[in-house]
Amino acid sequence: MPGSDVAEPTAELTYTISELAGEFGITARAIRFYEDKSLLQPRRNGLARIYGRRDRGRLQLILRGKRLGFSLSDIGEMLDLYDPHGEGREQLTVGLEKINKRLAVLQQQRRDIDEVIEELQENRGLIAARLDKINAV
Amino acid sequence: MPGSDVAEPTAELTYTISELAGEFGITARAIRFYEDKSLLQPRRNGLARIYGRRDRGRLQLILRGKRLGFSLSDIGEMLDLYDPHGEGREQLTVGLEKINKRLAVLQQQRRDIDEVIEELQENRGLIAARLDKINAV
DNA sequence: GTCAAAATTGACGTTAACGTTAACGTTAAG
DNA sequence: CTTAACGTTAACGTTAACGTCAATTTTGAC
Repeated sequence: MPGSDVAEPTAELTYTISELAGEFGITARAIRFYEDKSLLQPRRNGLARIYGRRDRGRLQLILRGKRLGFSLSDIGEMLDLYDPHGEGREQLTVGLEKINKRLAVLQQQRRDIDEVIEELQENRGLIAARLDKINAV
Repeated sequence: MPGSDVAEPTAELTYTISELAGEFGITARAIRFYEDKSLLQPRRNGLARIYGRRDRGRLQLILRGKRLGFSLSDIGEMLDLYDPHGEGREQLTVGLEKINKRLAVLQQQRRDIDEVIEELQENRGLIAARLDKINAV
């Protein structure tokens, strides 16, 4: 019957917990822990967890947040900033403010990083110069 | 007697623990804790701690490191990268490698931050657009 | 069916980074 | 001298972010 495939769901690509753990170099325990903290909500097949594309994406965001030194609860709030925010004018405004606050923190962090990088590079220059002198003997 | 002030030490400006705590918005307990971890080594007047310009500078570096999400032990290593490194070719080379490793981490972090900032700005744009539509009624 | 590998749910342990008393000395003001 | 403000050590408490068993369950391979 032509057209019968219109509603075919094209079985989404999925992952097991250990696949994700392996891919990202973390433990399954950590992934479950993030779920405890409501940062992830994978589907279930009976007891087993099944992670979809969206879950994987959120996990990436979590790990990036960790590299930036944010706490899991901070990360939780940031994840919300990616989601469909409420519809009302009220909700939208609140969301906007949250994003702005977060951006302020991030921009401060960016300045900090740039400073440290610059300073360390200067230091590296000094050390390199010393080494040159020594090796020039 | 002209010239007698040549060796005058010009009493360095100093700070008490609570002055520093107040200035940087942290507790004295935290500052003492950093000392426990050998990140600070203020002089003493009897029991009382006396912080000089250098101590203050290190404290600033510590706090900047914390804003970047580094652990105190990481920060300790970074502080060493600012100090007079050994003299030998060996020592200098080791120091150089440490700096390079640290720089690699910092640059990854910089990329992460730039990505997050960009994404949040996009999101902000979307929300702002929605708000405009609503307010245009 | 069965045997090993992989997952699951508790539940307790651990490390980092301080917070929070407690108990006491020191100093400047009245 | 005494009180208030500030500083000190010592020691136990707390929170976050998992690690580490232990005791099942589930599942793929044979």
